[in-house]
Amino acid sequence: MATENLIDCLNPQQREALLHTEGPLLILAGAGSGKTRVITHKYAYLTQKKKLKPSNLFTVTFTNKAAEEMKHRICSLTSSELKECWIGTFHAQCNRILRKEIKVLGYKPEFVIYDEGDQQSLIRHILRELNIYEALYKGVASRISNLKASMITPERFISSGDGYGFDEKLAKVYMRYQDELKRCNALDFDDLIMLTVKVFEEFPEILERYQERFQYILVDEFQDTNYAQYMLVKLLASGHKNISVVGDDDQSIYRFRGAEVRNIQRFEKDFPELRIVKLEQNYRSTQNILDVSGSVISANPVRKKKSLWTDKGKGEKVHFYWLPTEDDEAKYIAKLIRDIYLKGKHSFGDIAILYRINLQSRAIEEALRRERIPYRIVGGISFYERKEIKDIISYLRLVVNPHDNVSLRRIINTPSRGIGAATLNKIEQESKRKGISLFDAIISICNGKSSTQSVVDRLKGLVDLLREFSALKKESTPEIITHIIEKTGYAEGLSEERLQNIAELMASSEGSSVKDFLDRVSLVTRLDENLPDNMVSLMTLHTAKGLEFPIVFIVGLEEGLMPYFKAFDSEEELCEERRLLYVGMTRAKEMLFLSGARKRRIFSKLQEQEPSRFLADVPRSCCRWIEKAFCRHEKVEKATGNGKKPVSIKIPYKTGCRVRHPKWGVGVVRDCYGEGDDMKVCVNFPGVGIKRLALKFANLERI
DNA sequence: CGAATTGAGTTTTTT
DNA sequence: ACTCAATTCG
Repeated sequence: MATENLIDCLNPQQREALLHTEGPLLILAGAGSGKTRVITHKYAYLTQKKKLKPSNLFTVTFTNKAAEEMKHRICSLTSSELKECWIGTFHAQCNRILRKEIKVLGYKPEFVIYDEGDQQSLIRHILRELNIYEALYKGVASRISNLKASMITPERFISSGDGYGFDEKLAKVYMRYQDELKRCNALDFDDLIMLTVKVFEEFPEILERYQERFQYILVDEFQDTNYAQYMLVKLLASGHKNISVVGDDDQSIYRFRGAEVRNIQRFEKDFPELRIVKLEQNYRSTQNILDVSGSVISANPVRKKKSLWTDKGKGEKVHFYWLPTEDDEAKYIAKLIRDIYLKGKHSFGDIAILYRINLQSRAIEEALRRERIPYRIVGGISFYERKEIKDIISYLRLVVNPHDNVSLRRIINTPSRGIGAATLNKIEQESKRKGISLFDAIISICNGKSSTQSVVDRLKGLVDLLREFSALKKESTPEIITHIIEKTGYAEGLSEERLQNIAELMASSEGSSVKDFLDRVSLVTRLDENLPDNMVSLMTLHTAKGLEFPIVFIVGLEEGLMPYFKAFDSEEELCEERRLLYVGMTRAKEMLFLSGARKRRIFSKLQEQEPSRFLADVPRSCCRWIEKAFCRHEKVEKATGNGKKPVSIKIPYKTGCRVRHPKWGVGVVRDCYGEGDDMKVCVNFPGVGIKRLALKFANLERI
């Protein structure tokens, strides 16, 4: 695209954001205000007009998917290939840097990346060793993760002990953990960021090189950066100060994993010459949706004021349904979706159902299935978290690095090869005594005299196996996997589904070396799923970030779920829950349906629920407020703020009931939808076919 | 050492 | 309600 066009198709604020190319810039981009457009156009502008090479631009996004999409859009804007570009998540970018630079910290450049599961199992192991209550491992893991996200190294943490002993213990675990990672030549997710910053801080000459290379820094979703990530971009930008960050404090929903909205204030303070541009025109939603979401979010006390507007007009009212039980809620949604579909203006792919926690999807799935509505869960359990996948990956890691203790522990007896707890214990002891890796400890035991022949044989078998795999390093990855599975007998007794997963893993490993494959696998935690085609999308509110749908349902708007009860005693977290709802609401382009249930099963208990407190802030004038009473056949619409008269909605013809039509005779009702005078019935008349009739004129007779 | 039974904890969100 | 893990039994 020619440069003029890059600029012309932007509104004045977007244009300002694009043209400000010297010095720091903060773009406060409200939901749906076209921020991706600004970033991609700016990228194109910088490369075309300012003659920067893609390798001079450092761009970070929140997810891999966002990175891919951004690359794609830039390519089509500039109609050229993007080679040597630096567009990716913080983790992917840091990985790339560390592969080149980590030697200075004493790691080898072939380090592996441990995911959360690996991290937890290592911490668990350390707790057991240090005789600390093992069940704490999750909490400890998340504390350590937070420390790393705040750039607090073990050494620094020790010096700030609370004097009660607990922190001292934590510090001990932290130290051990970090030590053990290094021995295994492994980094966890947080290390990727923390260690990159460490390299930059301790080796200014390296930092300088990168500062020179990256002449412009672009950061997306800035409100969700943690302190370490902030430090990273700050360091990179501190020379030329050419940095644009895009964010929306109202959409900050990752505090629980260390994101700090404060980074926006930090940014203002650290770069005093900062220019701020607000993008307030919304290109996504109707005015009603903006009014409702806007009034919900404005109840948050601390936020940058924004007033989003649109020229799309009022649109449909936002609906709220209050139903007796979660099953009723699910059924009602399924029914509504059917109605919408039958009206013919929308396909299933236009619809998303959002919820707070994964477990809520169950009831909805059931109802959708019953109504034969195709759906797909987006972002459920990660592909790479499945047991069989993690096992294979552990084998692959050992191919690259046999001293990877976490991976070795994982597969030492999988599939079972007669190495049980007793033997493992012995190996651990040996490794500790000699200060060597588990792998070397096994070899040492084999050479020693202290064990029975049968134990030694089994251990030798494992060592030979691993050595054999290691020798295959140069083969193609699928071949190596095949070999592993054959030689270990891993596939024996595995369910069809699991085998299928392994086959999928092999297919996706086609064409990359083991190292590259492991890299990709650990950073792209889920196969970049495209949104399902012509299916209703089900996902959590978090997952919905960055997406948009013509029609959005948000379910379970009840106290305890939304806001989630764990947030009850923290003002900050309640604000975050509110933002989460806001993010969900602003995904909707045309229609937004909210709902809740009076009774819900949670952890096998039937609970009385109250409507979410957030609903109190919804202006009734934008809404249709419907409470379905206990009696099944009676729905009462409460008076709305602007004095609408209560309307009772009846469904006179249930699906499956028989009716007589003056012309077509007897038929079976397939569906019944719409309300008031617009009520439509869908009837199948044998020998005539399916007819859609306006109830008002059809003269149907119930029989 | 492995299988089976019991028991506990679990369910917020993710790179 | 359900899954995962530890413990116990064979």
